[in-house]
Amino acid sequence: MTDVQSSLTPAAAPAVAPSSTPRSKARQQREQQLLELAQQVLRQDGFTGLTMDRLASLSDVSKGTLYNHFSSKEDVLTALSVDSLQRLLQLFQHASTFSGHSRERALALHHAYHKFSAAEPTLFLCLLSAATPGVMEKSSPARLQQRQQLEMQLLQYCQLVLSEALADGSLQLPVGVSLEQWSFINWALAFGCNALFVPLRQLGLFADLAAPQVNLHSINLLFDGMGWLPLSSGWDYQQSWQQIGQTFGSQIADGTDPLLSPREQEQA
Amino acid sequence: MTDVQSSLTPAAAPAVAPSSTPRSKARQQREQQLLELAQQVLRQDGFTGLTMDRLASLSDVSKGTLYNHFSSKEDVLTALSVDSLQRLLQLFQHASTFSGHSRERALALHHAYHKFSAAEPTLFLCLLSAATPGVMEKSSPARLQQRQQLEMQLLQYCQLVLSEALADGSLQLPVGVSLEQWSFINWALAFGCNALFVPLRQLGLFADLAAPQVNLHSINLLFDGMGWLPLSSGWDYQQSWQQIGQTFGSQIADGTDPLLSPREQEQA
DNA sequence: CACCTAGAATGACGATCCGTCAACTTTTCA
DNA sequence: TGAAAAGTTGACGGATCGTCATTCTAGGTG
Repeated sequence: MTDVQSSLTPAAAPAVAPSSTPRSKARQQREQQLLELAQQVLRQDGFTGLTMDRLASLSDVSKGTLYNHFSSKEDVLTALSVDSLQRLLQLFQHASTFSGHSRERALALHHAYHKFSAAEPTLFLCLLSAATPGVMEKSSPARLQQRQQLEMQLLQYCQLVLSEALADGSLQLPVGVSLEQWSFINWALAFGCNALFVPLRQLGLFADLAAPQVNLHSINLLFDGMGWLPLSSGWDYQQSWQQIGQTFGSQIADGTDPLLSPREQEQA
Repeated sequence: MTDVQSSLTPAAAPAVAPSSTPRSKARQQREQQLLELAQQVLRQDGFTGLTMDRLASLSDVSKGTLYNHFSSKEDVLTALSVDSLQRLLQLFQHASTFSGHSRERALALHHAYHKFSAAEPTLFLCLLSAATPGVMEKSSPARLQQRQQLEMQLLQYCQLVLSEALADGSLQLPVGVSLEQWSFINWALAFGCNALFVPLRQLGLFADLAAPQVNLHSINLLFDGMGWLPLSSGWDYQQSWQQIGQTFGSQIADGTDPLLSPREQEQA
């Protein structure tokens, strides 16, 4: 879509090179602790319960130091979304190595995205909130830039798998369509599905099994529409989905989110 | 998905029956004026610039009266999203009468959704923000319920067109797939595409032409994947899209949103 | 016409929360 | 060691929220 690095091999390095000075290493470590605490508050008391005073008092630093890390309360949310994107990036990195044909690898990316949204609803809601104008307007430019950069890196993984499919002949690009368009559409579908599901899941609606099913169906429709071989009529993607889950499942479930039933975590 | 009314004919009536007593009529009228004013503030000063004090001082009522209409500042946002959904409902109602085959009618729904998001980016962002936990937590239950009800009515229009397609034989439902699933997926794709586009548009990115193109492409992929006849390989949906725009175009552009260039409005 | 009452409107007020900053403590380095 | 640099603190000013005692008004009653 917008300018994308010509290289199709996404950089695995984190968005911000972690400075090696002990000073800034400790700083980053504490920032991580603060973000974890913020997450905990969000889970327990909702987004309304997150207050800078409260965050400071619960942590071992003062409010002043808090503002030394985050420019505003909204900046905390954006920082959490950056964190989520970094974790997603790692998941994508692994998913893109799934041994199967290219369409399965693309499925693995969707799987990773979906499982993350299911296992970490709070973080996913941060991702959603961070895309909201009220939050963006008050976040620091540096953090916003970080977010954008990470999103681009994630998109590049989509493009990577797509270009592999083009290379191995299982997919063909019609005239007038660009790689970026298709990867954007993939992103949009995944975002739409999960963004609509997560709030419903918060309300306790939708049996745990419905979401993955619909997700898989939607991806099959899209890929079939792209003519991505093998079509879903000639391949059991349900099985691929499960296999992907077994291969990468252990990377996500961390049991920190009380909104998840133990059973749900187990089958992740 | 969740329980949906068995009737597939969406009710055209507004979510809340407008009481006919002159008292409450005036009340509703003023509420509409307040919402319009709030919209104006959002456009001019962003979501951060919307303050209850400010809204009260700009209007001809006091803060107390303001809180007589809206339970909180966030409730105003949800009210704006309800407003948007009502307008979308009208657009869907018209779009579902488009004279063409069923797939074109479905395209007309997507067209309406997309054009609304393009013509009213601010309202669309309200729709996005209202789905955010920070806003939902502080909105009045009544208003939230209104929103949910409208969303269901919109979904029913999707299901209506889908069921028409099933009836005329241009579409077939695979075993194990429900109508609700497919309409949900349609909704998710449309939401995802537009939700990702609007913020970018706000930043001035993406030429005006890119968004509709990608939107149309994504819908074609999805419908082709569903096997909805006629396939995009055998029908010029680009032309259908334009024709739909000519038929319904005048219903949306109202010229209130300064983020739109005059040219963009003209071609809407 | 004077009076009364229910309900609506007002804006001053207390409370909450945000973000800052001058004073203070710790670390670094010459 | 000592001074400069960097980091930390919590009290404070300001902004905004949401409430509520008071005031106002429309409509009915004797």
